[in-house]
Amino acid sequence: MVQTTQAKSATATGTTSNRLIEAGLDIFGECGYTGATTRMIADQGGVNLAAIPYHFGGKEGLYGAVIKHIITTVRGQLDPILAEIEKRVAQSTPAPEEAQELLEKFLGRLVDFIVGSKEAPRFSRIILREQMSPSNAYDNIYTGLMQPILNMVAMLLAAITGTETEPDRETRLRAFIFIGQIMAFRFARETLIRNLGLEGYSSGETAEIHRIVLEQTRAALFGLKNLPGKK
Amino acid sequence: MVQTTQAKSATATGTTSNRLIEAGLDIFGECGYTGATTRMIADQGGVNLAAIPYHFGGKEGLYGAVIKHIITTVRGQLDPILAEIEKRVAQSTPAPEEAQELLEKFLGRLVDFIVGSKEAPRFSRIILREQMSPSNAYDNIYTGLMQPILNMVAMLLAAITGTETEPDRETRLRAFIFIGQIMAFRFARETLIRNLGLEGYSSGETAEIHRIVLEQTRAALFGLKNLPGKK
DNA sequence: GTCTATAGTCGGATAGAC
DNA sequence: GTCTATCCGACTATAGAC
Repeated sequence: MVQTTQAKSATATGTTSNRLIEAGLDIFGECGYTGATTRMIADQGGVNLAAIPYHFGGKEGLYGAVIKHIITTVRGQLDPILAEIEKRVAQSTPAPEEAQELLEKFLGRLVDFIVGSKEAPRFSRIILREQMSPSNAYDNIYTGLMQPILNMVAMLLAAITGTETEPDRETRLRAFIFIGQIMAFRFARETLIRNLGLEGYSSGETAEIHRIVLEQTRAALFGLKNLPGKK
Repeated sequence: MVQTTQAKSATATGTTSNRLIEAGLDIFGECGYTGATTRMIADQGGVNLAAIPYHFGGKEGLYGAVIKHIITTVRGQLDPILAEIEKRVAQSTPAPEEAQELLEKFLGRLVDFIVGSKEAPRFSRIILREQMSPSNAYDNIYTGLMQPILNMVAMLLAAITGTETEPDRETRLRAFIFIGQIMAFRFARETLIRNLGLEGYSSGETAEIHRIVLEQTRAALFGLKNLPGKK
């Protein structure tokens, strides 16, 4: 047993670079940037330790590549619906009813991806760490993911309440709340599954969460329009 | 300059133990458990490195003490209102209107603490890290903080919708959403302040967030009661 | 109880054979 | 491009003077 390279781990396939990125996704997410060691990552990916400096210039370069991979993948999921809505809005400002339909469709997709997709757990751990202590990589996450999502929701909210075309500050805050309540299912997953006695999010649970989030969204929009006076 | 001990940092006062806990709060939160070094913590607290093994048995013991400090402090803030509501409910099941008042009061306090208090940023970074990769300390956080809060909100929601005394699974999910949208202001603070172009949460912003969260809550409850049919 | 000095361990990066 | 062996620095913890 002179050979220290492990049998390639189950998920490790493809080029050395790809294997390192996949492994980095897991290990950086689980342990954080400093907690992760290059040895762990190399082992998990079934590649040699020296491949990290060779391919990415070092641990930091690998981390940057992992972030880029996250952004590219998520955008691949979201771009179709973002483009669809943008195209619709470019034609003419949608009436409140139609804007609400678009919003519900968008939020529904977001729930399915954030709660139900198999990549989301791995991605979100890293994103959340960046929220708490932003590194240089945070800029890319914000402009590549957060900003487009928030702006889309704010724009639709403005169309629904019908007062503005450019969302004002209060509308942006409300957009943040709508997105935040969905992200909570990721960032506080541990708390929720304990509280409900689950093992994790099965497809049944994803569907249930999807339904309840949309119900709650619809209820909030209904209340915002019909509640008597603002206090 | 043989003396390596720094002048005590601004916030470092009191006993050596307390100084270490305060410093640990900052450094563990900023860097994570592995990212934090005992040297950083000792420097920040203005105490000698060897004081950590001496007082807490080591880095891990200090971390446990920091978690305990968080739980104790937060409970000190929440216990009065929790006790008040529990006392009221013990008398008789409150009518939906009164239950809603109690819920709004509770959520308002939660917003003020989570968004507006000066301790919350330091506490929440550590709690969020525990959400993502729970250590042994997570049990204490869940049973000491999360569970009482979620159960209280779920119980009040059940009283508001009036169907059950014991909250069912759907009610618990809704409770999670209400709490999650508040916690989002902490865990995604970086995203929000960039999106709004803020520097941080001033007292003016806290008041605005307080108002909008309660409006949104009221709207959602109103919609849940008055929306025609569930889809 | 608090300090200095140091032991022992481990992580990231590199050199150089293949 | 990939491997082994190794260097160097940084970390936690301890020993022992005061």
